Amino acid sequence: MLVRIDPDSPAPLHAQISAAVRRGIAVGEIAPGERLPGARDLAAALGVNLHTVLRGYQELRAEGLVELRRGRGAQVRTDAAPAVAALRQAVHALVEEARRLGLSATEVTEMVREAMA
Amino acid sequence: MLVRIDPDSPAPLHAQISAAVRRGIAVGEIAPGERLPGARDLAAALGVNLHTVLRGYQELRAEGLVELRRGRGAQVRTDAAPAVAALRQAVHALVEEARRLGLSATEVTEMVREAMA
DNA sequence: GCACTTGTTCTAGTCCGCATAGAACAGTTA
DNA sequence: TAACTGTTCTATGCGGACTAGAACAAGTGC
Repeated sequence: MLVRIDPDSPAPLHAQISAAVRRGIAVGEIAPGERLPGARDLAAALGVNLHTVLRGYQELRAEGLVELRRGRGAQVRTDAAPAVAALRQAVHALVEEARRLGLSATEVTEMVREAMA
Repeated sequence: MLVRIDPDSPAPLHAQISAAVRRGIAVGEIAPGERLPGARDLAAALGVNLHTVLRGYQELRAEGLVELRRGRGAQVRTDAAPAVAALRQAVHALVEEARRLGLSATEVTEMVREAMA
């Protein structure tokens, strides 16, 4: 499991951390039931504060993706289903609409690239 | 033209204002060439500061949706086609969801590229 | 030309969320 | 029991959001 953050990003660090784990679950990098790195370890590895990591973990718990328990750490819930399918569906709808407007593939991908920047 | 904002929303007020106008253009509530309410008027109507409204307007100008000119006010660009604005909004929603999932820009654009092929 | 409107720019202040920091606490595991 | 791990608490510094007031400049309409 790999968590990377960008200190220069406008997105809060805790959000980046939860997003990284969320993505890991979504794409299957992190299996249901798997244990996440300890908050203190991850904080040290990322060079951020313990509380920042814990906040990210708590966001994931609020979403029902992980369980947090003292002494045991953070564990991915077994019923945490990947959410990528929904995103893929949204992409499909977007592409259809773009086609209807006669936009080229490069124009659409450029729009996405700009929006992601 | 109707702009509504929610002071309790975590979204910044200027973002809410630009989003409302963006949506108005997308759904055809605001026609191309139409003049937006004056920043001072809208600020008074919404109970926010002039600078907050202007910041929202400037975001729209950065996206190429409106033109701002002293003395003339804010005007929806004639080439700001509602359909394209709608697509832009769809892209925006998609990107936000992708961000929530922690997907990278390349991962998303790759998904779109595949879907367009 | 002149008054008025409207966006632009500048400075300044308050408020709140983000992140950091340290410490003590309470379950869990070996 | 000892080590580990999340939980809770207090405190501090920083930066963005928002407000506020003022002066300025370009356009409009009489």
